[in-house]
Amino acid sequence: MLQDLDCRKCFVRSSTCFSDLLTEDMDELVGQKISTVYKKGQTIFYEGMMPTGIYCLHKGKIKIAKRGIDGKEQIVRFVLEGGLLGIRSLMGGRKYSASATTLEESVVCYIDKKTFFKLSTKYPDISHCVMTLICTLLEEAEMKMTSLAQKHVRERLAEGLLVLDELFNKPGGCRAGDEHSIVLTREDLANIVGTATETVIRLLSDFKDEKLIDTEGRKIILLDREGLKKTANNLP
Amino acid sequence: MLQDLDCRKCFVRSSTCFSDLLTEDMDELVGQKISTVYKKGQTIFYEGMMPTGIYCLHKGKIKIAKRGIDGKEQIVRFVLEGGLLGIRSLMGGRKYSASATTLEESVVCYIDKKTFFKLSTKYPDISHCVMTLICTLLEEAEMKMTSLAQKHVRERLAEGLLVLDELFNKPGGCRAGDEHSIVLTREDLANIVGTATETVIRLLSDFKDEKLIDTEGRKIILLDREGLKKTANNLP
DNA sequence: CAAAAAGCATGACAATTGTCATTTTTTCAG
DNA sequence: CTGAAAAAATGACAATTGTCATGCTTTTTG
Repeated sequence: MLQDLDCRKCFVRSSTCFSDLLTEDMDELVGQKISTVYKKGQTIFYEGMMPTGIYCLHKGKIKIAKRGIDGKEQIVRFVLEGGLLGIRSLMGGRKYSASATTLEESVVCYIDKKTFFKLSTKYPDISHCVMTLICTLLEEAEMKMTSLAQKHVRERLAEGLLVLDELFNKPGGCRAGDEHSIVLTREDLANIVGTATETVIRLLSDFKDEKLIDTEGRKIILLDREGLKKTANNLP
Repeated sequence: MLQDLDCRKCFVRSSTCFSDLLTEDMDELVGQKISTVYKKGQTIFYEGMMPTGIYCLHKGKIKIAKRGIDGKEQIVRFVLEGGLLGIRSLMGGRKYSASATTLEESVVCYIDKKTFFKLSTKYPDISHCVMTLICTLLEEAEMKMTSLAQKHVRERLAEGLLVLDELFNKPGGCRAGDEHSIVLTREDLANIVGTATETVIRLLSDFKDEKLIDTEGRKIILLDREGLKKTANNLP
C-alpha cells in the first residue's frame, strides 16, 4: 500500500472520469482511496468475485481476461493508465465476469463503491463519462465478435496487431510514441485473437517473411501497417 | 403509422424502462411517440445512420446485425417485445453500428431523443435501467466473444440453440411456452454462430441423428437439452 | 392456390487450423 | 551473471470447416 499518492497531483487524473471535482470532494477522494502496487503478473480481482468498489489505474498496463474452455483464457480488453477497472460489474450489480492481471508493475487506486456512487450522483459528468465508456466497450466488443465469427486467424492476427499498436503506441501515450512495437507473449496474442499459440508463431513468421513485421525476441515491430491492413481485410 | 396506440394501456410497458411515469409525463410520451408497423424483413434503421431517438418494440421480433466481411452479416443480438432499439448508439452519441430488421411483422414506437433525455433526466430509474441494460449486453457480448474464439462450430451451434430457446421460449414470453422450438433460417443461425450455412445444415442433421433435436421444415425442436448442453461444452 | 423465390440438402474437395512432440532460444530471478 | 524456467520455434499429421456446384423442398406472395 502507498500513502503518498495525492489525486490532486495525479498526472493521469485529467484523463479519468474524475477530472473536475470540487476541493471538498477531492479531499474526500484522497482520503478514501487506497493505492496498491502490484508486481508483474499479479491479479487485482478474479472472475466470480463480487465488486465492492472500482479501481483506477494510476500506472501500468492491465489485461482483462475470462476463463474459457479447458482453462484457456480469453483476453477481453486492456486497461491503460487513467482507465477504470471493474466498472461494468459494479454498475451492473454483478460479479466480475473476468479477471484483471498486470502486464507490468502497476499502481492501482481502489475507490469504495459508496464513495464512487456518492460522487457520481453529485457529478452528472461522472455518470455520463461512465455511460460513454461502457457504450464504447460494447461497440468494440461487437466489432470483435464479428471479426472472430467471420475472419480467418491470419486476418484476425493482422487486425489484432494493428489494434494493439493503436492502443499501446498512441501519440499521447506513455511510451516512445515513434516506434510501432508490441511486447506481449505469443500466448497472450493467441488469447486475444482466438487461436493456438503455435498458429500465432507460424503466422508471425509468415508476416516476417512478407516484411510486414520484424521481431526482436518477444518484441514485434510493425514495418508495413498498410500491408497489415490489407491482410487484415480492413477496407479503408 | 398507427394513431391508436396508447402507452397508458400498453401491455408491454410494465417490462420497459417507462414502467413508472407521472400522468403528465405519460401524456407527453403518448403525444410524442410515433408508432409504425413494419412488415417481416423490413429494416428500421441502418448501420451508419445517426440516431435521432430510440425505438421501443411494442410487438414482434427484431434482429440486430452488423455488416461483416464480403457483405456477410453478423447477428449481434435480438430484441423482443418491450425492448429498446438503438439505445447504445444514442447514449454513446455514435452512429448505429448495426442495423435492426424485423423477423416478423412488428410494431415499433419511436421516441424523439429530446423527449427521451428529458424523461431520463427526470426519472433516475430510467437512466439506471438503461445502464443496467447496456452492462448486461456487454457481459453477454464478452461471453459470446469467448465462445467464438474458443469453441468449435459444433459446440457453438448447440450453445446457440440453447440460448435462442431461452430467449424465445421463456415462460412469461409471447409464445407457447411449452414447446421448445426455434424458427429461424439456417442462414440466420449461421450468422449468429459464425459459420457457413452449409455447416449449420450438416450439423443440424447430425444433431437430429443423435436425437438432440427434431425438425419440421424450418422449425427446430429441442428434444434433449441436457445433451445439447453437453455438446455445447457448457459445464453446469 | 399456384408460380416464383427463397431456403434446404448433399457431395466432393481443398484450405485452414489444431494437436502433440521435440528442440532451441529468451527471459527472469537470485 | 548465470542457471532454471518460460517461451518460441518447427515438423508431422489429423480434424474441422469452408467453398462450389447441383438438385430438391418449403415458403412466400400475388
